[in-house]
Amino acid sequence: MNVLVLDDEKEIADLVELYLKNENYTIYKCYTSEEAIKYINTVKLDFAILDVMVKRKNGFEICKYIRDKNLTFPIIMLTAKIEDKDKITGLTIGADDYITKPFNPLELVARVKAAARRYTKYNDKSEEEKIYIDGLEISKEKHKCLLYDKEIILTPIEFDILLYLANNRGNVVSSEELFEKVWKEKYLDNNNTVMVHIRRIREKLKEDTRKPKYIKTVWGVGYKIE
Amino acid sequence: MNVLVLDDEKEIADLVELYLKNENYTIYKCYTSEEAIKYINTVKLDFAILDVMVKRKNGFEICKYIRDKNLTFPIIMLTAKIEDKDKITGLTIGADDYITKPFNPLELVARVKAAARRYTKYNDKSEEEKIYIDGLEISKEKHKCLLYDKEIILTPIEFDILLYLANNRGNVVSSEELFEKVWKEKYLDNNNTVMVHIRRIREKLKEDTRKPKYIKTVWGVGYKIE
DNA sequence: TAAAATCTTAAATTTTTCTTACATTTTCCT
DNA sequence: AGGAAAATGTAAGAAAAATTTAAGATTTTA
Repeated sequence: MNVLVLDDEKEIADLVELYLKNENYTIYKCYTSEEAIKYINTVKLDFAILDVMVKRKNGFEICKYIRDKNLTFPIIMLTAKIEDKDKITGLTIGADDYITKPFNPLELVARVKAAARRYTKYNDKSEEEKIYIDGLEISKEKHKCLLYDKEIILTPIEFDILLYLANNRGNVVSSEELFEKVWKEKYLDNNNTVMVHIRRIREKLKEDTRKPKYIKTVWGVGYKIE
Repeated sequence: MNVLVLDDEKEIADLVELYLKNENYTIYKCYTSEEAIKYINTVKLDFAILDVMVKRKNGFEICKYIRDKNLTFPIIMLTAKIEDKDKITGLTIGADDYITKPFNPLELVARVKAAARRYTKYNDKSEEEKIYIDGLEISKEKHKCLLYDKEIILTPIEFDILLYLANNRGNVVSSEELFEKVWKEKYLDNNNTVMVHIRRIREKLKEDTRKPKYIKTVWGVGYKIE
């Protein structure tokens, strides 16, 4: 696990490093926020421990910087202040936990572990969810689609369309909605792009043209899977 | 992990318990050798920390008792004595490590972990297990790869990529994920580094360019080994 | 049956991946 | 330390696959 440690008090940073190395973590230790930013942009971090009071950019700013980059790993803030106001601020801008100095290093280790556990638990993809529709099986994780246990090779867009329809089983989805969800763009002129893709999916699913089993067209509205 | 802790000095036993509980271990704490023997016979232990100086049966005897029962989990001995003679005796009759009092609890924790690691590493077959994929055999332990019993020389990065794909057999792995797992760095601009390595691995595995047997490309998503 | 909506098809376009050659870095060996 | 060999990275054009476009055919609905 790659852990960023930022504290301009050398002793504190070294202490944290010592204890976390003992847990077999890889530590990226820095005494300035500039170094921290460098690591944030070059290393695939899994955790950050940030001191609130650092020269120039403080810990809160670094925390915000991390979150603004859409990085979601846990962050623990360290501070000498005991004021509750800071605590609230720290947490609201995206930190996961907050420890006041002086702290028991073991407590820090325990909190790091706890936060890491929560995070991996939440992000664990091991429980892959599959969607079953009659003879059709869609596995988002494996990006796979089986028709009566035989793999159907779908292109990325085809897969996304089928997945969206399957996720909204029973509901009619308009071409416009499909387009905006799959392409993540605004649906402007009504081209028949979606329709062509639907056509290909049906073909690959060996649908009866006249009476499709999976993707049904709802006239004047859109498509749906029952 | 179930840890037996035996010390007739209540404070020491409690201290050890406290620190080890923090590591998420289950502690079977006892102040007498009789209790210890009871646990040895009823609980599936993974580790023991024994004080040498205990009334009636001492730690050495308990250690011998454990080994005589053909139990192989690690044992750490604690003692107030500083004599080397004891150290030797303790180790020869089957203890794995030896700590003199007073000790730093963190050092104890570190030694427990180290001993546990050595033990599981030695006993855990899964770590040195090989991965077999059709005619391909990957040995993580030996960092070797055999194709129909003929060694294929892979560079470190090539090996890591192949291993990661093999470990995630059946799942599609994106170039980005591969890069971050193998290089342990952030994937920034989409260079084709991963692709070139995949190309070289395929070449060494004598893959049919048009229809690879092992590493398949999933268009728009990534690579996978079935 | 006529208009509207959807389907089908094939060709044009775009995107993604592959290949190759070469540049750079690291490692190994005197 | 210095040079050779191996490993790794980069870049550009080729190839393959996916996607879009467009135009005519078909189906549905009123």
